[in-house]
Amino acid sequence: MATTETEFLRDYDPAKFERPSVTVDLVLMTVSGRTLRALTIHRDSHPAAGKWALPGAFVGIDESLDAAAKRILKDRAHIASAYLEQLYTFGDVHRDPRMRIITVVYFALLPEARFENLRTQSADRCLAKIEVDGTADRIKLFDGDGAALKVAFDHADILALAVERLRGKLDYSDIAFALLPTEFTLRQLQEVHEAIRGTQLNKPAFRRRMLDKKILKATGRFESGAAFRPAELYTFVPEKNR
Amino acid sequence: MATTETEFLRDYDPAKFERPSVTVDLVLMTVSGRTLRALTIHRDSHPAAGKWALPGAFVGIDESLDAAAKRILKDRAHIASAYLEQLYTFGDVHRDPRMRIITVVYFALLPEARFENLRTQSADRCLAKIEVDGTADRIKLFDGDGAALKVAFDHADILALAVERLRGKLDYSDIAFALLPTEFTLRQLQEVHEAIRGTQLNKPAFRRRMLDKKILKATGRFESGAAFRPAELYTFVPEKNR
DNA sequence: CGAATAGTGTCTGTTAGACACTATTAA
DNA sequence: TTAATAGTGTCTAACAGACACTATTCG
Repeated sequence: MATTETEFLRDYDPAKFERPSVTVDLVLMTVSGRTLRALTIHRDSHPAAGKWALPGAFVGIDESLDAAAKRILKDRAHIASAYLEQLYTFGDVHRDPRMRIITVVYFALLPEARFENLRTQSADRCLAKIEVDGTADRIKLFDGDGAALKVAFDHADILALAVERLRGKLDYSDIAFALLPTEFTLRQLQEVHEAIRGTQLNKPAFRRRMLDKKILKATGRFESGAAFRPAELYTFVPEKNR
Repeated sequence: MATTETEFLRDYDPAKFERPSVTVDLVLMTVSGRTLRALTIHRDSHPAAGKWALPGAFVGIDESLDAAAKRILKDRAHIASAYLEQLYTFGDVHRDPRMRIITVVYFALLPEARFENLRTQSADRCLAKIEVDGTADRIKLFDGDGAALKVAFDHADILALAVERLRGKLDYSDIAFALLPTEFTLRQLQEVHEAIRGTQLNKPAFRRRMLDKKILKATGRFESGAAFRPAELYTFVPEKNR
């Protein structure tokens, strides 16, 4: 194998070479009604001042990537637990203008109600509405008033990939249930699917498909406060309990 | 936001904190007949001496992750180009006993014939046969003589995840064609699918499904050297040419 | 001609979309 | 009663597995 001396040294003793910094960034997503939302934080200082960024932090030397993601969830979003999954690692050389930063991105899913604890009202953080441009390789963010938000760094690419991943996993995984409370109606489940896919679904076909999977258990209880006929509440049955 | 002083400093000036090393590792896969194979390299020195590991290298400070993957492909496997895709990032604290190393894993797919250039005969590298234990969360490696190979570090987990990813993408992506030469028979295509899935497929149903997708073009040419009736050769038509 | 594989036609069961229908609740 | 949504029954088209069949090539 022909390796140059530089390569040999780098492989032999990497401590002699400058190391990139490593961060974990979090795409914290939820569904409200038929819209997909993600937590973004306003940047007050340069670089990318005035733009909105995903929460993140540097990875500790004695901290696994999963642990770093949990820490960010807790410290930056004040959320004790959520469905967490690694999404992708972004490592372009100039993705951050300050220095070389490689970021391992996780996404976290949780039901809308779990955001109560979070001060989304405070001006510097926002559960931004995600709008997908057609074929899903481009997204736009909007705040509660419908104003477009500028996205910092490569975080728009990250959000687009997160939506793509959700779409891909929707049919064969349990991610939809991570976005719903313990008890939910079939209409709520359908709304989650529609929010992620960005299209409408046929009601009878959707109900049949979900019920045929045998992953739902009817509780016998019904939603309350509905203007009209209340729907039955279901719970999700994880595979291990089937 | 309540952050400790340590956290504040780490976020403010990460240069003051020790950084993990970052490597890129490569799962270089191919299919021969109905078996899935991956390139592994014998470790002569500690740690994990005598075990087999995936090719990898540290990421340069001015090198993107994709570029690092291409460099490893070229320098470590002497292969000019291949289908490359990021798989996952492994970052457990003690995954390497020497020091904290986070590794971004890519997989590379190429047809068996493209391995001609590579000296697989040399004793320190091996196109190991991958055998999947039942539900695909555990794998075993074997050399050409059928002897079991011990796998270094967490590389068995990495290989298992690579197989899982291939299985997940088989039906909706074009990965199978990255494992075949430009012209191939429908039987060869079916063998690739069977190698990845680990199950047999029904021939007429498979042919119909493939031809109905309109992603194959019949060349009018036929394989040669076959013992019996030669099959027609097809080429893959990428989406942009349809 | 015989062996072996290439390639086809057809039956059947499953599933998804479409759509019309009944059921139940609050006002 | 009315408005609005919950939930069901049924028709149809698409598709996959199974299996038997014909076709073609080499020796």
